[in-house]
Amino acid sequence: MDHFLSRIEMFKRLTPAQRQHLAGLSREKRYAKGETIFREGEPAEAVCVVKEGRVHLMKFLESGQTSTTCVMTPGEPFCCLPALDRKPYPVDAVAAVDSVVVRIPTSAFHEMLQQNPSFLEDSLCLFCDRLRAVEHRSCTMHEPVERRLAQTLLELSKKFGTTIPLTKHELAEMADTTVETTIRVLSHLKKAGIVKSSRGSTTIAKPDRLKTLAQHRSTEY
Amino acid sequence: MDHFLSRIEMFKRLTPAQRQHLAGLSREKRYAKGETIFREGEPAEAVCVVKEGRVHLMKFLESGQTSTTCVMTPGEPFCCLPALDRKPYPVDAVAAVDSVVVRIPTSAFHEMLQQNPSFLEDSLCLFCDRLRAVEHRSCTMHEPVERRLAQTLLELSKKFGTTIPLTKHELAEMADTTVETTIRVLSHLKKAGIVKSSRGSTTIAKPDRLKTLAQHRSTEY
DNA sequence: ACGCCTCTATGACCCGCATCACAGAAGCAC
DNA sequence: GTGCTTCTGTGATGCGGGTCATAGAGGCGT
Repeated sequence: MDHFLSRIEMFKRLTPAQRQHLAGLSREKRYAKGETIFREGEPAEAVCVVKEGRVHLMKFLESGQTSTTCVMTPGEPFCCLPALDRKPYPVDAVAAVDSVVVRIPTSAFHEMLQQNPSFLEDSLCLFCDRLRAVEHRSCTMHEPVERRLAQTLLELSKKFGTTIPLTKHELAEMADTTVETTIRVLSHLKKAGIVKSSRGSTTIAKPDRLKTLAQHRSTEY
Repeated sequence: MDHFLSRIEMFKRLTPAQRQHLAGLSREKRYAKGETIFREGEPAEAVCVVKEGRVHLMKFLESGQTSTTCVMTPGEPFCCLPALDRKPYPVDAVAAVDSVVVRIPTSAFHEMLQQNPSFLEDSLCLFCDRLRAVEHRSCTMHEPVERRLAQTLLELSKKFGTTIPLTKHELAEMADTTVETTIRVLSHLKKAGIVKSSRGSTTIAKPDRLKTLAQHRSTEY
């Protein structure tokens, strides 16, 4: 029985029986583009895994601006944090395109953490990585937009490869800036031959140049 | 034998024998004001606990600006993260004033996590809290300075009470802004009677007003 | 006492980027 | 096809806050 979960990195260390158990308790659900999967502050009923589509984790600030903290692609679990500390969801999750999500009850996930130490250990390392990433992100927030955008693109290219299938608006929300500025910076980079841009996607042409931009401030293009 | 560690929240769930064990392996070290305890990227030899003084965790960015992510006061352990995933320190730690730090070897701490499940559970929750806090911080980074400063002050007041013994420069590094701007905003707040300010410290006079500022944008003072 | 240094404070300037306004282009519904 | 919507693109304007310059004030060492 080759269930979807068995192909997911995070669940590799579970025994087949344990995976089977989780699979039995989990439910698939389909979400239309723009639909909210859960909201920040809601009690966390389920740990979710993207099966198809794309899910964005976002924060909505009182000031009205919204910030996308993470883009989840097929195979990636999200919001395991509440499964550890039993607190509410820390972000909103929204289907960025039509998506299918596997929902594992938090309680079942939590049991599994307690039963299987190596699963716990793996999960911990994932969380640690996430903490490090967020900490880094919070510090780069005040760097100039160009650099933030470069970092965002490089980050996304780890998931999508050189062609990143996000609109300029979505990129803007990830880099915490506006659509206009994003477009302006990208057209700059396009003129310099560093990226190519088309409707709904951006491709990185010269990763090295982009990496340079992500670190140092360069005056010349 | 009432060792220092027994009075620390994080180690409450250890057995006296286990605390004794850790205490036996740990070493106290004194750091002068401004002295670096460890640097980002160094292998994490020790989990540290502040015994006296004040330790700042900071990030030094390529752009030259430095950001203080956390202020640790006596009784608080810091940088337990590397003890979980065995990766290098994620930040610099600097003694903000003359300080005494208890250093517990990472390996001993790690052993303890594996031996004592309830200790592990507690640590995890602390760690989850931190992740939530950092995630929140990373999102508020783009709010106007006034709000960031208000949040910073409120955050610090949880540790220090109404009087916060930090210089304007230190506040600035926490709110990710400059000394000048910090002083200007604070003098604003001072005129409005919300805070009082003196050399090396700032006291919150009207916490409620400050909380309002931390959330909404107010035009009138 | 004196010099030195850190901290606080205030004004002038300026630039990055958000905001607003507008418009063409591509896709989709019907 | 026509209309509607989303996405992309560009210019004008304005403001927040960083940067620079300058200076008084309080501490500390000697």
